[in-house]
Amino acid sequence: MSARKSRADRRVDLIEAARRAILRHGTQGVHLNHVAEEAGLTSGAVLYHYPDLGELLVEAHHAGMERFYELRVKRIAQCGDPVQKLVVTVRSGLPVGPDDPGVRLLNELGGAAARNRVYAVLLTTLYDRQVAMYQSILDTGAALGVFTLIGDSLTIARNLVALEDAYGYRITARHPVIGPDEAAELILSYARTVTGNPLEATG
Amino acid sequence: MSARKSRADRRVDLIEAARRAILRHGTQGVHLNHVAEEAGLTSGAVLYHYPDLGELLVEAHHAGMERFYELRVKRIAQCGDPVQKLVVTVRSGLPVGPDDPGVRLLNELGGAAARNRVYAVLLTTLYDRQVAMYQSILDTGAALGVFTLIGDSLTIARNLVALEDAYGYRITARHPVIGPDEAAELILSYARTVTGNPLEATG
DNA sequence: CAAGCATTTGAATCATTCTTCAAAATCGAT
DNA sequence: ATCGATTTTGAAGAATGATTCAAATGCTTG
Repeated sequence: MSARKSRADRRVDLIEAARRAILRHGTQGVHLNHVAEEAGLTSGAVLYHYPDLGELLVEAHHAGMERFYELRVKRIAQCGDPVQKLVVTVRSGLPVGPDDPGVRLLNELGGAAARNRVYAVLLTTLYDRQVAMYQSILDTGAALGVFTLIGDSLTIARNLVALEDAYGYRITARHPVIGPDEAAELILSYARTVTGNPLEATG
Repeated sequence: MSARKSRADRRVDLIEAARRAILRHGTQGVHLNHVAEEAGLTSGAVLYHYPDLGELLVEAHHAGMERFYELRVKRIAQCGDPVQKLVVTVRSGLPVGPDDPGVRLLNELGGAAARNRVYAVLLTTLYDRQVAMYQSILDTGAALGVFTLIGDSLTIARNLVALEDAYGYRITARHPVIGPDEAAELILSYARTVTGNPLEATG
């Protein structure tokens, strides 16, 4: 069967397996066997590492969020000017398609957060970090004179992240006309208005 | 125990009970007994009216959506000028608090829509209808000269609904600083910018 | 008010999932 | 190579939920 692994390795495997199982069955609908199956193990083995399935699911969501956020940070870091940063950041917050695993995992939590305090905190924290991310780009651009902000950067940043979130849901729900490109354009239309910058691709 | 009821009455009861059960346990997590308990019946009785729990859940979500939408339409109808209409509409799209049942029910579907075609269609349709609602208000205001739209009304309407959706999630997840008032102000800040109207409360 | 129909119960059955645990397998260290 | 500890299996038992259905209940109509 499956090879033996060290404690740490196996836990990483299981978090990954749980992530896939959640995408298949939903956070509420996942069962121990789903996770075991995804990991290529038996339910007993999963329980050996995570006696409480709930904790594993939380870790899976947590890991998924961190991955999502870190990916965005990395992509921004590769950009030079604030204009490019802003455009790239908008894109990196949207799913690449209806099946994008990163965004789909986040969307799973929308409902659960209203019932589960832990999930609520995770989601809220992610939102706030993304807002700070945008705010930093906006403030830098304003300081350099490339952006002329209409309103304060906090308000704009909050709205930008909100738009991303919402269009993420629309895209994963397969809206017939709003795909990644259209969503990006909708968000950028807002960004253009409030930054006074045409936000053309540079380079 | 519970009095006997006619077929039609009981189905309404069950849809209502299912709605409550969904709020308690999530769309994935609801079980037949949860619904039966909410309805004050046994699982057998529920099954008599709805042999397939899945169908009952769909009807519950559908009914909840219609109620939510119709309430908004009614509130708009009571407003006179487009400015008041816009302000009232923004408010009516947001939860009144973290426990607002209408919005919480909608939020439940976010994750499920990625896996379930029926839920995806329901959500997408609701989104489009809300967009049309806003678009009508914006176009009327523009025609009357009270709004000077920056960009086309479809783009603005899509973004307004998107913002509502996203802040609905934040509020139900109990964001520590973004409550109904703050969310309304964030959305209105966008609306002010793109309509060129201060959107002060009239009357 | 009795007959007939629709509704509901309650209990039995079946299926699924969770949990436990002894035995087996695997690995690392000596 | 062998020992000892860790990991995994597989099977058994407990718990929960879905499903079925005969019997009971309560309307409604004639």
